[in-house]
Amino acid sequence: MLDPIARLRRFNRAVTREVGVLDTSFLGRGRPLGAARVLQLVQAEGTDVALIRDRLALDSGLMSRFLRSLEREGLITTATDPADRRRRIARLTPRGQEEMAAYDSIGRDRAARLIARARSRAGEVVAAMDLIATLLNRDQLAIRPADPDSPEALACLQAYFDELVARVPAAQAGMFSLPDPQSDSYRPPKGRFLIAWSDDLPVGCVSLRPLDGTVAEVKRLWVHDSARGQGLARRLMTAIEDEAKAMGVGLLKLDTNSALTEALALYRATGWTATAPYTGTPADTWLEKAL
Amino acid sequence: MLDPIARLRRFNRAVTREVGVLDTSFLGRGRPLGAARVLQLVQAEGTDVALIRDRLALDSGLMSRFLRSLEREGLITTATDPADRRRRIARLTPRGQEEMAAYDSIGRDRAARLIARARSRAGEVVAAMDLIATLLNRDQLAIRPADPDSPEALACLQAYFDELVARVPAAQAGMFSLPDPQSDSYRPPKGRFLIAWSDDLPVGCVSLRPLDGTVAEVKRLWVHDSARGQGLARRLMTAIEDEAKAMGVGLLKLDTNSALTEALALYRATGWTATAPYTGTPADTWLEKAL
DNA sequence: CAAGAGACCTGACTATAGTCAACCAATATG
DNA sequence: CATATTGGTTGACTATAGTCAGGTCTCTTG
Repeated sequence: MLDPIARLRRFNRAVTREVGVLDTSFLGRGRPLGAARVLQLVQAEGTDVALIRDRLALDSGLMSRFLRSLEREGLITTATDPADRRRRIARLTPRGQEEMAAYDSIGRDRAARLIARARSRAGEVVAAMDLIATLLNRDQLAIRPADPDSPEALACLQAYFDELVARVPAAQAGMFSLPDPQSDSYRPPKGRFLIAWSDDLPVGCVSLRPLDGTVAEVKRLWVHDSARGQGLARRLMTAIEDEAKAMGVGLLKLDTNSALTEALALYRATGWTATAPYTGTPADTWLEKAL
Repeated sequence: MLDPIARLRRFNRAVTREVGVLDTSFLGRGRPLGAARVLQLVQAEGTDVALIRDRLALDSGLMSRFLRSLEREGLITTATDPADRRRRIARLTPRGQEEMAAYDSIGRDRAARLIARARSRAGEVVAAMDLIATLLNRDQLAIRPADPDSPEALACLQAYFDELVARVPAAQAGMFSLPDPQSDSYRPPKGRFLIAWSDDLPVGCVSLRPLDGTVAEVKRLWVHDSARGQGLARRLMTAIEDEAKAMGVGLLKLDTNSALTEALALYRATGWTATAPYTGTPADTWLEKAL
C-alpha cells in the first residue's frame, strides 16, 4: 500500500465519500444534487449554459432538465444569447440569489470545519487542493483577456510581486505598486492583460503595454504555483505575442532578473535576445524579440 | 475567487468530475459502481464486511445487496466470522482475484496518466493527495498492533530512518538497520509494534521492546508527513503506554535527539523526565516515565 | 437466563442520474 | 444557397443508489 496507484485509490475513496457527505448536506435544501451543482454555477449577471454543462460534464438533455426544474422553482431565468441565438444564458433571480447565499453558507461551514481540522496546516491543505484541482482541470485551462483593474487581475499582480520579493534579492516589498486604475496602458487598444483560468481560479497572467511607436513591452508574466511545470508560461507568452502581432507591434521588449531562472530559460528558448538596458532595479536583464 | 471556500468548491467540482470519469471507466467492466467499490475492498485473505461498510459509509441493506450480487457473479464468497458469528467475512474467489487484477490495471492506467500529466511534480501531487485523504479520513484513523516484519511495518521504519537522517545532524544513513526477522523483541508477549492506519495507508507507528525486568523501551515513534499536526503522536504514545501497562511494565525509557523538537516537547508535556544515558549516538537525550 | 443490542438479510419502495432518439432553430460552410 | 453542424429541448426509458421496516440469529449484560 505504498505505491502511487494505491494512494490514488485511497484518495479517490476518501474524496468520493466526502463528496457524498457534501451531497447529503446540500440535499438538505430539498433539491437533488445535479440541480444544486448547476445552480451554483449560475451567476447573477448570467452564465452561458454551455459553459456550465462543460464544467460539470453533463449530458445536454440532463442539463436542460435541470434548468427547467430550477426555472420552475423560480430560482433562475433563461434567455437566448443575443450574440448567438442558438445559445442560452441563465441568470439568477432574486430568489435564486438568496438560495445561492444559503448554499454559500453551507459551503462556508464545511470549509471552515475542514480548515479547523487541518489546524496549523490549513495553508498546505488549500495549496494541495489547488494543485490537484489544477491538474484535473488541465484540459479546461483557458487564457482570456481581462480588465487590468479587475479583482482577479490585481490578485495575480499581488502574487507576482510577492514572488519577486521572495526570489529576487534586489527586490523590496515597497518597490511595486498596483496599476493606476486611470491608466489605459494595459487596456485595449493600447495594451493587453491576459489571465489564464483553471475553472474559476486565475492561475497565470501576462500583460503588454506600449513603449513607443511599434515597440511594446511584455510585463508581469506570472504562473500560480499549482500550475507550474506544465508549460503554461510558454502558452501565455505565445498568447501575448499573438496579441501584439495582431495589434501591429513590430518589436517586443522585456526586463527581468537573472534570479528568475525558469523565465529566463523560457525567453532564451523562444527567440528572445539581449538588448540595451532600458529600466533600472530590480531588473538586471533586458531582452527583445522582433515579431 | 481567492478565498478558501471558493477554492474548496473548485476542488470539489474538479474531483466530482474526476470521480465521475473513474466511475464510467470502471463501469466498463459491466458492474455498477457500488458493487465495484465493494469488490475493491474485499481481500483475498478475507475482509470483515462491517469494515468495508464503514469505509464506504454504506447502508447495511445496500451493502448486503452488493455482496449478494458479487456472490451471484462468483467473485466472492461470504462466511460467518468464527470469532463473532453475527459478523460476516467476505473472501475473493479465484475469479474475483482475476477481476480485481483487471480493476487494478484500470486504476494503474489512470494513475499513470495522471502522474504523467504532473510530470516533474508527481511526488508533490501524491503528497497532496495523501494530505487531503488523511484529513478527510481523520475520523477513521485506527491504531492496531502489527507484525514488526510486515511490509507496512518495514515501510514505516524506513520512513522513520529516512527522517532521522534528514533531521538529526549526528545520524548517518548506514546507522540504522531494519529489525532482524528472527527477533521477537517487538512481538508479543515481549514487545509490541503498533501502526496507525488511515484507510489502508500506514501513517504512524510506535514500538515497545523489553529492557530488563519490568523496564521496557519505547522506540520508533514516527508520524507520516500527511498526518502531522493533528495529535497523532500523542495518541500513539498513549496507546503504547497503555499496552505497556497492560503487560505489567513498571518503568518506560526512551532515547531521542534534541533536533526532534516536536517529539521532545510531546515527551516533556506527557510526564517524561530525564534519566541517565543508556545508549549512544545519535541519541543525546534520555527520558523515563513511571507507569 | 431473560432482555436488549448488534450484525446482517430481505422485500418493497422512491428518487435520481443518466441515455437515446427525434426534433427545432440558428449558424457556419463549401 | 443548399447542407452540415451546433446548441438546445422534449419524451420515453433504464439503471442505480438509497431508505425503511420487519425479521433472524447471535452476543452481551444485569
